[in-house]
Amino acid sequence: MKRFGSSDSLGALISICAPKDATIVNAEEKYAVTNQEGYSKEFQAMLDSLDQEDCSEEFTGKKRRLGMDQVKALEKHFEVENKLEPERKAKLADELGLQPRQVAIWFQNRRARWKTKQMEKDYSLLKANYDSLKLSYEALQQQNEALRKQVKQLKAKMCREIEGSNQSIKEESPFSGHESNADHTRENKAEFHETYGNYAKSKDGSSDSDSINGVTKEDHGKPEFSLGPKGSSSSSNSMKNWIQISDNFSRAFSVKICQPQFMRMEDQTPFSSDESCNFFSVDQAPTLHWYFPEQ
DNA sequence: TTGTGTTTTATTGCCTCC
DNA sequence: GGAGGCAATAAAACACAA
Repeated sequence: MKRFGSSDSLGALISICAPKDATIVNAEEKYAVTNQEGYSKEFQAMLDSLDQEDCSEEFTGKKRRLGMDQVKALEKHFEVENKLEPERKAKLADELGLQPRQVAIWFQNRRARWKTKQMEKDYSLLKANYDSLKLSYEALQQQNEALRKQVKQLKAKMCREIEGSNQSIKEESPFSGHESNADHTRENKAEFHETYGNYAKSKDGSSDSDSINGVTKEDHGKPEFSLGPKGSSSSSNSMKNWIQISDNFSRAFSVKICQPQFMRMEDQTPFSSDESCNFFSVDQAPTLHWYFPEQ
């Protein structure tokens, strides 16, 4: 257990024991006044009696506040170094007429106050940062909302365009009407393979007759996407274009399109509603719950 | 003058370091 | 094991409104 030392200085005793004066705020000022004008009879008597007593006796009087000059000096030293090595403590105590223990306690309490202040500062700083981040977050959220609306509009537009394109392919397809007899179809298929198979071969350098411009066997399962007659240039051009469009689209967005003409934008687009939402969405505002336990 | 809230000084108990 | 630091707290001093 830590206890007071027994070497009270006279200055400390004077400041402790000086009589209370309503017009003088602290003991230091009292000490200064009495030094200038001489001690009152009562106070002088008390000093005399203290002199007569054994001054090494441990002081157990009431608390007293330090004088203004003492506090100023302590503050000055605290600014230089907020910790106190023994020599400095003794020197300071001697200079200020305090017990080394009092100096140590003052530094200890001062450190505690400094820490509290520091925490308040840090808190304000963090709060300012938090507020600023929150504002940015809200602005981004608004931007996100606007972009999502824009994406939705673009998706609808693309859907309409693709549906229109599909419609024109259907109308132009020779197999969509009465001409779909088996022989004719076989013949046309052979012609198509001859034409587009060679095209694919010349393009890729491979002999995969099922691969046409990147569209694989599994890609042409539907009759609507089946093969047009040789010579029906408008039909085959449309199909080529469509294949090209689909291929470009799938490459651009890394989406495998198995049934291009029936692809639902909602399911296949890289901006599927879920993905696009998740990309931009943030489930909740950033919180500093660890810093703001009350929130 | 008094009640009350705040600040300052001091104590206590625990912990770490040498 | 002693010295010193820190957190929590007590208690005195102080400020101030009613």
